[in-house]
Amino acid sequence: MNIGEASKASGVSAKMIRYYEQIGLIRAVGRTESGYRIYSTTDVETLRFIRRARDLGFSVEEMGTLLALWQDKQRESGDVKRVAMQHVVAIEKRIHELEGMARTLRHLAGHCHGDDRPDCPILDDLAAIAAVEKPAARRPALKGRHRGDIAPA
Amino acid sequence: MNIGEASKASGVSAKMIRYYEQIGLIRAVGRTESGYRIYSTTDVETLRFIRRARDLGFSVEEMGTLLALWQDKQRESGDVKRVAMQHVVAIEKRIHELEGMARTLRHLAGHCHGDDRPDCPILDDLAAIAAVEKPAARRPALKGRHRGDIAPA
DNA sequence: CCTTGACCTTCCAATAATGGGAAGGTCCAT
DNA sequence: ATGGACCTTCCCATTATTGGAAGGTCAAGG
Repeated sequence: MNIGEASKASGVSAKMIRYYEQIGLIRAVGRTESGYRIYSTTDVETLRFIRRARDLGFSVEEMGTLLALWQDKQRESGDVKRVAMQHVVAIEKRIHELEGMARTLRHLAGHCHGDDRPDCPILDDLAAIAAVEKPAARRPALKGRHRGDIAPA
Repeated sequence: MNIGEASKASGVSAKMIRYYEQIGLIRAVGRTESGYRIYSTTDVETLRFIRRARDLGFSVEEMGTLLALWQDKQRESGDVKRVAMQHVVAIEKRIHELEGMARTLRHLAGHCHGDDRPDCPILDDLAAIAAVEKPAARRPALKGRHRGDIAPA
């Protein structure tokens, strides 16, 4: 089947399939005489694996590791579990950070009239001459373009 | 004071201060004859405001909105509260997504021996021929380069 | 006065994962 | 043969941030 069909069957866009091939996450598949990529059901299974891992927030790099382990019938399940748990820890760290932000904002908003008066504790807090703290790691905003977020350092 | 001092006083890197100026988040400050940027304490307060907002996960765009509201003494606190709460909702949505991922992974890991045996439910799940679901919005991984994450569409 | 090191300036590149689109070739059904 | 739906490659944009190169400036010490 061609890339469009493989895309539909796997849930990974054709753009991303080409990208994954380009960066070496998946092997370069065969081509027709006219240059069209040809995918086998095995290839589609791999893509589906990627799709699922991506939905669980694994980065491309982690997916590479998982794919290698998946294809290595001799791997030790401990290796897989380790990768998974590292990811869980990263996710949970991220959750805690976000919870802190949400908590603070909800607290501030709770003290804001939220009406036509200009007085606003939220802005007052943002403007507060507070001590500069730990820089903390920053990640992109959720402008919607990506999917899983969270990856190990 | 020059950009290095303003950076230390605000907790925003010199690189980012220049960037924020470039994209118009902050006004272009004055320069010395030799071209060095000069910052006033007011400028530093603005930078600190930005720093704080950034730590609460606001995107540059949202920071622009908040800054405008902050500097508009006539603003209605309701406008500020709205921006803040929209952000909270986005954060909480993200938290739920991450919790779902963590829950699934913890569950799978719980069924994985995690020893030297090759048998692994985690990989089995990833490879499962599951129905392709909702594509869901994807965001970058937390490779550490950024800070707040979460912004409205 | 000159050197040196710490700063400053601008410009360009890379990051992660994805979408958008252009220019051009292909395939298949009318 | 024509058209529309696909395919191909290539380049660009996105977000927030850091890194580095090349070159100018400043202040302190000699």
